[in-house]
Amino acid sequence: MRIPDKPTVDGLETKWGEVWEATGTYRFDGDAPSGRVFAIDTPPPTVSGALHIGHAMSYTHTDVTARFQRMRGKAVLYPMGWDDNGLPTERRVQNYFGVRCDPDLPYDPGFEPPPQPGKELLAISRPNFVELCHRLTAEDERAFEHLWRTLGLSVDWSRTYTTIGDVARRASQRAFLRMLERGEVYHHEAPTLWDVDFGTAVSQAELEDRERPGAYHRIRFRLVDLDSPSSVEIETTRPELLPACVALVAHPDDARYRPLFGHTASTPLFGVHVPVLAHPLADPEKGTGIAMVCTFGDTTDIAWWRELELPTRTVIGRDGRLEPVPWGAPGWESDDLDRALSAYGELVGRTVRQAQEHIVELLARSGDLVGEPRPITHPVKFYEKGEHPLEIVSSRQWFVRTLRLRERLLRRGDELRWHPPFMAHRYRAWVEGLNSDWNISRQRFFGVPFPVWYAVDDDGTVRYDAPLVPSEGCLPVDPSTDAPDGWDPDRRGQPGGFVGDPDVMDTWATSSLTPMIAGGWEEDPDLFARVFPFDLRPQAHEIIRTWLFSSVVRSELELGVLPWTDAAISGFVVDPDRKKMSKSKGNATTPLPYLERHGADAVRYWAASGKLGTDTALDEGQMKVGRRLAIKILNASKFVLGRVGDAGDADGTAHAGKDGQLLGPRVTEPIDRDLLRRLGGVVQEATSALTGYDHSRALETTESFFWSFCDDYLELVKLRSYGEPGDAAAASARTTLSLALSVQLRLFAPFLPYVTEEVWSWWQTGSVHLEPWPDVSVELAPLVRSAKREPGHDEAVIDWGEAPVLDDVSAVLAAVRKEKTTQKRSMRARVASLTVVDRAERLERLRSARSDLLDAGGVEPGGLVLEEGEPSSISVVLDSSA
RNA sequence: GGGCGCUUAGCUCAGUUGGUUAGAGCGCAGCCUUCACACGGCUGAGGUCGGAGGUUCGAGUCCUCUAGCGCCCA
Repeated sequence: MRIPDKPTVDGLETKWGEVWEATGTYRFDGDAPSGRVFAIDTPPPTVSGALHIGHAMSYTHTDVTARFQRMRGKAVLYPMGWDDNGLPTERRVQNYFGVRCDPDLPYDPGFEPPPQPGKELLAISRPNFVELCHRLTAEDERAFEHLWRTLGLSVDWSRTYTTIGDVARRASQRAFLRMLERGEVYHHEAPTLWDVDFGTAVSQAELEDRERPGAYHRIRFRLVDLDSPSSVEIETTRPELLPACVALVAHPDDARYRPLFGHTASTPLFGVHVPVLAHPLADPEKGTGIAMVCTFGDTTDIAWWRELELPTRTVIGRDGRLEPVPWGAPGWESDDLDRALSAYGELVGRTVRQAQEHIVELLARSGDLVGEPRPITHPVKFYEKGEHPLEIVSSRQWFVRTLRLRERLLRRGDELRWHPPFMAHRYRAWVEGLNSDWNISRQRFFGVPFPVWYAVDDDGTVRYDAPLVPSEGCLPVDPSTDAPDGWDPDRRGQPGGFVGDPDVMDTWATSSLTPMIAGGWEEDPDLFARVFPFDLRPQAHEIIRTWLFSSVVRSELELGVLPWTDAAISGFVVDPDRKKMSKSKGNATTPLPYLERHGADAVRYWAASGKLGTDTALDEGQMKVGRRLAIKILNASKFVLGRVGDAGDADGTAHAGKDGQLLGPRVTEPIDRDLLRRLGGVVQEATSALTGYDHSRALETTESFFWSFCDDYLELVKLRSYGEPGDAAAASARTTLSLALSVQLRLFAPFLPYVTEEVWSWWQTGSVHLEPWPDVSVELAPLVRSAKREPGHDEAVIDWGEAPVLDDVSAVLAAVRKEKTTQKRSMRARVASLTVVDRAERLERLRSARSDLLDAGGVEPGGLVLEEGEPSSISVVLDSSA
């Protein structure tokens, strides 16, 4: 046994981090049978973002579970993934190196980014751009790993994956090809939500509504085939879309407009003839009750366009500017072509915003604008990462058929065990509200390419209807550099040749496969069979609609099961003023300074005190408490081991063995037995709390016991534990002390991995994190239950059953302390007399711990008087002689 | 507008299925230089449980209404 003179929590992170890595403490046992595996589908953090304190909290929650399950004998599959794929990385690379991707440029093998980013973004080829993405994410991943290791996550770092790595690309492309084969994905040219800044389509899951100021513009349309009325007025917030108008619609029951249905109006300025139609989505309360349908202003336009089979007149380009259109050509006929050309000529090339201002002027001048624009505030759809409202453009995209899965997905949601349960509502509401299939195409560069090519006809027409696909054995492929099987690479882009699909997949199309990627899907079938479905998906509630949802979709399509049995949904970390942490508010914060100031165990203590699904305030005070607890564990352990070891007994490490055999002498003293009985209760409570993902309760229960163990029990048995070898009462104390220490260290181990490992190393071999979780029936109950006469003991061991000896003794001890405090005397002050009046059974319990009580209280020999009587009282008389 | 959650001591939070005088930690106050620990210990003060009504022998806990805060979605 080697105990430092001055134990410290400082430096434990480095010391034990190295040992754990060197000895493979957290290595997954790849041979474990299915029933012994506990597999965790760790959220891969976006490496291009910063890890913030919220990550530290939720990853700590997961780690507590991982450590608990490992101690319960599970082979824990706990990999880390890095989400390096996608837009955030592209954006970071752009800013960091001052470059942008131009896919038309050729690869420059000798390219090096400028040392300082220039004012203008430097255009580079796609392969060069992708290289920079890899270079930067590799750096970020090293920093992240260091942070996670410092926090003490018990990850098996040999199983780290990335969402852009070979395995992930192969899995994404393989799953895509299989969906294609099964008809679960399709692609078509369709109106698509489009972010003009990022130049990419986005999916429903990435939308958010933001309140924006706008204005209703009342515009008069002439009716061309009616004299009375001869015109109709609509209201729109997007007058710049007037040239894209394809119809007017009103509600079928709206008496005001019923006479107009089937007639034709002419758009002001452009003179385009559009039908007046009826559709129930038209809201009679909104504006004038009749709306213009444009291709496309919002998602309602899409619905009208589709259901009323309207033509398409697209005016907004992918850059968010009004693009040239062929006035006079089919579909663009006007009853006043010169005027249309002139009006549109003033708009073309302008941004949406500029075009709006200008068209309002034109309409005002022509007299078609009725009254003044009426300002309103209304919700506008944005890409969650975007800065400008989404436009809707027509483009070719791949979609996963999710709408038709709705009922199955709802059932899967019901099967999943949610922690906390109410989080299931988020999922259900999302699935019920689905209104479009999942668009997985992104017009970006750093992502998993679609593994498809298209033949090009001799006339140059791309044959989108017949994609060319690789065999699974060739994956991953990059259709922008690889050629389809049996095709001459030189025919790329040629008539009679082929072209690669230019797009990459949505990040979620890859990260929705994390359990498959981490589980060895189709790469290691034997492993996969044993680890899938996973046990746990931990994640934040804000990505239920994206990550959790899409993962359920993919697992359902590929395997017909849930990808995991349990989902643990963590809350946010809020700042001390209860505001949500976010970069934009400037109060987001990296965990590193906290780890440096308070230590990993302290940060983990704070994190573990936050419950799943509940927002937790960032609280350095709690971290200080955690640090104090860790230090207390060091000191109390030092004391306990000093008592246990110094006696030189053979029972120095006495505790109940893992096989249920008691090592060392019997626990004979009632107060010792009561301590173990109570500890057994703590073990049971902590175990059931952890099993139910209630880590904060497990920690609180353990901690609270530990403090009373230190304050009362240690004080009570201090002197007794010094007894000579052969002294049964002393041996009883020492056995209890070492067993209680062993159990408590193991209970704390998932929360405070460093300090518990440090103490464990003083007197045990191996890692505490691989020790069995405390087991009441094996380790404690045999000591607490009714005892028989033991060989070597002359007297039968007293069975005190459930008697709360410790409570009674502690209460008397507290009264003694209170008297000393009241008298402003030292705790060492002697007590001349201590008189307890109480019921007989209580006095009996006190009597059983009489000498401990006298020792701990500093009561003079013969000073303790126990009197039977009512009401109960405790009176303390201090020795006046200092 | 819809859904969900929260509201208990100055602060952060526990309060299981309704059951005696509502708990903890931090902070605060006072005391103790104790031989595991001053990065400590002991003791104490502090709450009409957001509001109103109801069910009940009994409500922080269940029901209804209501206010405020937060998150998610439209």
